[in-house]
Amino acid sequence: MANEKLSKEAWLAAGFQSLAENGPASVQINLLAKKLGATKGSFYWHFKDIAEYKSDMLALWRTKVATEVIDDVVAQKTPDRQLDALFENATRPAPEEYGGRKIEPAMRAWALADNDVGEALAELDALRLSFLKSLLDARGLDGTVLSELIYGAYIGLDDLQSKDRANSTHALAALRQLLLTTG
Amino acid sequence: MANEKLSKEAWLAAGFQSLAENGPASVQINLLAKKLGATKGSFYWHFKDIAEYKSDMLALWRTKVATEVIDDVVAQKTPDRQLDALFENATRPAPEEYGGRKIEPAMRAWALADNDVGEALAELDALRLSFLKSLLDARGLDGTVLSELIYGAYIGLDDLQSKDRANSTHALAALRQLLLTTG
DNA sequence: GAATGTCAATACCTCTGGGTATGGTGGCTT
DNA sequence: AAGCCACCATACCCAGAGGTATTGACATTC
Repeated sequence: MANEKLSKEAWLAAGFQSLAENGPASVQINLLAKKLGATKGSFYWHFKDIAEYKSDMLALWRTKVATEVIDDVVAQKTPDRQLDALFENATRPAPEEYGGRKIEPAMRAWALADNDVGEALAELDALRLSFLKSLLDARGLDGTVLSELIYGAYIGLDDLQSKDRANSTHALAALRQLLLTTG
Repeated sequence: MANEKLSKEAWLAAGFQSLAENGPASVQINLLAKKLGATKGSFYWHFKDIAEYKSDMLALWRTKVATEVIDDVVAQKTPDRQLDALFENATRPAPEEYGGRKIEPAMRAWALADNDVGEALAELDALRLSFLKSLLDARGLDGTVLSELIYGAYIGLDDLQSKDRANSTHALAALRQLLLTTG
């Protein structure tokens, strides 16, 4: 494991995994270094300090997770197919190098301690909520309250699933079924 | 504020508030002391070390939040009234001295870094899920998948509401309405 | 009112995690 | 092959958080 040179991305991936597994407090330079079989020397070559590192993590997560999914959904033609793609994205396994499905609960945990993360999440939540609402409205449903309910379920199930305490696939599939037959 | 003597409970309450506001990493002796207008001398009088303090926090939360609500619901006679009481409890404001509604998202954040908290939460989730499932089953609904969906929504809405990003009262009320008219 | 017990302030120690300075190694260029 | 540069290891320093020991203020008891 690893006489190779470490890239910036490798350091960030290690951070996401640690964040997802053991929470924001576990994102420490020495721990990550040990995990990667390196020392702080490498870290401080790639990053100015830990603030920049965390800022890079947040930025990467924003583009990778946040926008990518939305773009994927918007690419669909009709609102029905968009709603479909949304549920498909919500149940599809997430890239393991970025912490998998555990990463979003961990980001919400991180947001408690870091204001920048909190703002990023607030932005993302608002974006997703309004988008979901518009899709539901297009189906003639009461999007205002229903979007909060569904998005809440998405967040909560993500948390439960990350601890193997529920199967979000089944639950969300049932919800999707309900919506498609009701609208 | 406060030439009074500090009780064990006052220290714990300060911990819950800090936990709810700024996450588990903010639960530090010096910070809490400053918050209470005291010093570490008081802390180490009431608690052996910080491990015991956190253990006390967890124990208090378990009895206070976890069991109390369930007991309140079980006290109701029929499954219908129990389901009703459940939703009522889920939307009722929580005691502010224990962090209010923000405390549960914070506990889930804490669980990422602390195994004991994780186990306590796993236990609680299992209890709530099976209980909710039994109530739904009693109404002739598919409790297995529906309980996960509803409980997921409860968790997620709690998180959103703690950041003033959604109104869980409305959303859960709508869900309750749906269930009572459907079953 | 002297002794005792409760509760808390202060000073100090230790360990850990962030940060810096410097030196070393391998590859690439010329 | 000499030099340069990208990358990283090592050895330090420093601030902050946990923990201990000692002393002090106040109330209660005898």
